[in-house]
Amino acid sequence: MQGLSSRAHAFSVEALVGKTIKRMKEENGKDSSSLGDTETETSSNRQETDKHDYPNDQRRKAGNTPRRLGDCESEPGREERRRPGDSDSNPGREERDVRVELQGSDLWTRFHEIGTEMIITKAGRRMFPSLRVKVRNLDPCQQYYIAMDVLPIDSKRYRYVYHSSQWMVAGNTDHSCVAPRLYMHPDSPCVGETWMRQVISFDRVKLTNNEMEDKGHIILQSMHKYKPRVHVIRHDPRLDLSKIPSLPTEGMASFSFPETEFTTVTAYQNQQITKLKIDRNPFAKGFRDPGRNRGVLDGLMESYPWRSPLSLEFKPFTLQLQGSSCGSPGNCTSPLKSLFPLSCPPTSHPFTLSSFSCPDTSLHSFCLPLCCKTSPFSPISPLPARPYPSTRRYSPLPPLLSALQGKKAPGFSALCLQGGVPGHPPSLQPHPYRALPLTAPRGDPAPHYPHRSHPDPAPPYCLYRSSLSRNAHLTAFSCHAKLADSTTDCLLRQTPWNTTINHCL
Amino acid sequence: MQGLSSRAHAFSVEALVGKTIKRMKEENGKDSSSLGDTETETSSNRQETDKHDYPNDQRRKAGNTPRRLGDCESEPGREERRRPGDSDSNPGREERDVRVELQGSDLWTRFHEIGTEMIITKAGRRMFPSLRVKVRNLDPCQQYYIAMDVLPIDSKRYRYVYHSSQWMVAGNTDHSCVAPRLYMHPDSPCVGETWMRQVISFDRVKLTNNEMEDKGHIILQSMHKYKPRVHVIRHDPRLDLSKIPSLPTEGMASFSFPETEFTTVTAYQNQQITKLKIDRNPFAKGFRDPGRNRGVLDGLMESYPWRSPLSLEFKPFTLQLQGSSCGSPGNCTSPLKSLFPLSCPPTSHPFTLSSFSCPDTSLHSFCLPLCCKTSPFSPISPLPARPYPSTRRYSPLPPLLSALQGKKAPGFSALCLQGGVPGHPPSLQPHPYRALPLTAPRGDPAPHYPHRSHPDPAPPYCLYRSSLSRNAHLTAFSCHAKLADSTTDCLLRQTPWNTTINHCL
DNA sequence: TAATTGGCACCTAGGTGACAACAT
DNA sequence: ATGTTGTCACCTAGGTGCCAATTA
Repeated sequence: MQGLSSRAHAFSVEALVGKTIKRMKEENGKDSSSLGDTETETSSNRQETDKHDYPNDQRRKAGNTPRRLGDCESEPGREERRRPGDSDSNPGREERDVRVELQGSDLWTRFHEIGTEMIITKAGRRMFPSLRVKVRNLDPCQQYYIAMDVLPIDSKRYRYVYHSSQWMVAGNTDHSCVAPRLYMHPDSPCVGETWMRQVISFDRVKLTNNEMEDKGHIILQSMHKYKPRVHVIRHDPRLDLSKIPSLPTEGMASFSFPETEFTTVTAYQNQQITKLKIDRNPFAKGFRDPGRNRGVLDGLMESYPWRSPLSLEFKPFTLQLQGSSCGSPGNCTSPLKSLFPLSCPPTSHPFTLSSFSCPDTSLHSFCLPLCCKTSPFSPISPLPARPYPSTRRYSPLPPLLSALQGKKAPGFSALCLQGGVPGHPPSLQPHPYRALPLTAPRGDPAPHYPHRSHPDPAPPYCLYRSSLSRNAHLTAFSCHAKLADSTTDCLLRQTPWNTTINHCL
Repeated sequence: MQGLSSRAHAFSVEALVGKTIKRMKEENGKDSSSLGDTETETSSNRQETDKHDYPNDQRRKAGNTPRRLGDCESEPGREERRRPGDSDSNPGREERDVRVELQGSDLWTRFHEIGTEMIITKAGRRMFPSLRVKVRNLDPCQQYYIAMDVLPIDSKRYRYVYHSSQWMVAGNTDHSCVAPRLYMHPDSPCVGETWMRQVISFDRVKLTNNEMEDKGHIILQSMHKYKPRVHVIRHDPRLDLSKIPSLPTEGMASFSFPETEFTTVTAYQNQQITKLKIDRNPFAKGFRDPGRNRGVLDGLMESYPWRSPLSLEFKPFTLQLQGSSCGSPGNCTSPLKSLFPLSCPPTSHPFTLSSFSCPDTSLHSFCLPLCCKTSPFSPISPLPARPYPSTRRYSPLPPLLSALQGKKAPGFSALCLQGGVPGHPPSLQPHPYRALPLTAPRGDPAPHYPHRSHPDPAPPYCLYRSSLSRNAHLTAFSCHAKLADSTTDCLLRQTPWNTTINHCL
């Protein structure tokens, strides 16, 4: 019955054909950098067995039964059903030779030290970091499923206390009746050799708080603590992959890692977590400090002898900007950085040309922006005069503003608000209808309260530095006004190459 | 040895758990609309057999051997090795019950009538249409691989004759030594029931002409005729999916479809093919006629009582635009459409306000664009005066222009070029350094030679209608100048809400 | 001359945190 | 007062045909 081993068979087929097909699964995010890391040394001193631990009468088809985990280098063991509560990397007797090693442990640890939070949403949210492991000591030619699930740490509900930056127990969980779900790695089933050759990434798994979710996402409760768990399951060829039960019963080994514990949230609680996520998750790159990306454009701008394109009389802008307005101290020699702080005093005639002042005199040979300003036109729906509203509540918008609400005015580098609520001091939110460049408050901020020496009775204004738009191919900065209304003049400065526009609504 | 059937076992596991996991494979492009189309009626009158057609001594493990294709409703047949040349949907005796039906046959036929071409590239190019099939009469609980490959129609090399719009034999193929590759469907292996329940799409397969390609793409020779082929292969659990040979040998049925024949090209030859591809492939949407998408924004614009924001003296733009400039005839009442043709005469003073004329008088109450124009500044690197160059060759660019070449100036709705090569008539490419909005030449073109009644000695100009940018959230049109140089004034009109900017380089 | 290549704008598709609105 | 949700700008990732440049 034994004759040629199945492994020898596999090799004979390979030899016969002399060519293998690499399965195309770019979507699995396999770490191709580990391809050279072949670990097939356990293929010697294997021993086979007809014993198996499948339940009831299925043994009759055992001629091709998958061998037990650990068969390679251990005596056959009795059936053992592993259950929640398994200790980290400590499988039972039968599976003790299988090793699962967490990848990216450093990053996990950095999060763990702060207190890892994972967002859960109705539609499902990926984990970051994602669970990535390497598996060792599998039978190279045995087929395995590899899967993960997420176990609750306890039955407590938690609450984040901002004051102490800590998670506190806030009561017991109101048990949900949703059975825990198993997320099968999309490569499953696959032979041990292939599993061991690569980093196994569960980056596609999604967490949700929607108990009715029907796309296989892992269902969790918010404000609870959990720990993900990896399962290595021998492949029973009689079971379709799509029919694997949510909790396998036998022939499996499970592993978890203390540093992967996390608390579920619907919005981040600890800002250090937010910061670390933004810093490390490529998809959150748009929220990173824009200052760090200016070097490229700086270089481009400085590499060319810019001249003034205008034969115009400039009315120097007399606002004196604070030192901080030039970006990081000592970098004021960068023309680009100096260009950011740009404001424009209101005037009564249709067009006003303004420039800006900056201690860097080289600026004048660089680029003289042209500002066109129109006089405010009669508002379509005058804004009510009222005190500056809370940061959470806003009044309904006039019709035009409603139509424009949330729309994007792309392609501009800086937004200068003139106007606002009378009597309200300049601030990050000078206007009841938010008109913030969305990226402004993040890192390397523009001057929030620039020093004003201008004698004009100018209304409050606010100027923000915008972020570099990385997909603008270095031709333009982008700045986004979530809303501008008919009583507010918006001066938008477009692209680093001396273009300005007048934007009035 | 037989006892409970494997199918019964599968169901018992399902019953035990009462819950199945839907395998998450969004990337396979499964047609979920066919989920309700369950076809398991062949699960009755099954008969089992121990016979199998695996070669040599592997029979010793046959207790769980996959059953032969067609076992369900036919007598066991002898081993039969199917080979290239199988006729369409006409499998041999053993597999005659398996049916494979082409999906999207209508689209394939439309291409076939013209003469389907498939682009092949070094990096690999997807097919469009992609091969999509439904499979019938599989054993619901038997595991199968489903794969495809591409067979040459003949040993001829072809050449497209534009004159007659036909493909002609251009000689015999210089045989390449690359073994044909099999593309395994990423769901493989999977039980028959699951395969039959869905449309099986090979949309991820890629065609390449790179014989050294190592990512499993199908390698073909350009200017040859091919026909794709689908294989249904019984799963041998002892073989890893990743080790399936490039040409399976036994236990398989193959199918192909005459309308899926195609000719490989590196660039489309027949423009009707290009047009049909653009029209049907969602990824080519950017090349479709921009006119058809204007309706939404039209509605938004018309829903609001726009007024002139400017208390300025307007100098009406005296260019009379041709009828075609208003988009499709009879639609001139749409303010938005009328806004597209916008040009601006050059002037010698720094600022000029211009509007545009249009037979639609309602326009005046809608939006009066403001155009600011600066006088040209002294060019940093003067362009050589020379005749209009060929459409294929361009001179090296001055440093600044080189730095800007190919960069994008986002967020603008229309591009008006003023300037150009003296003596060169207006055309689609009025300037030696291309300054075309990329989308302009495609369908519903702007007037290339608008009727000019303006008396000014204006240099040649060119105006293009830009396409609606669908990801601009209806706030702006985008127009892209591949290059503008210091001797060319570009007038850019931004967003439908009466904003214009002056862009000079 | 004809075929191929590489870069690009423009899409599809979908993963981020921010934020206001909503729900409890 | 606090937790949740929906929308958005901004990303990543990658599939299109176009086009000029290159190659054969």
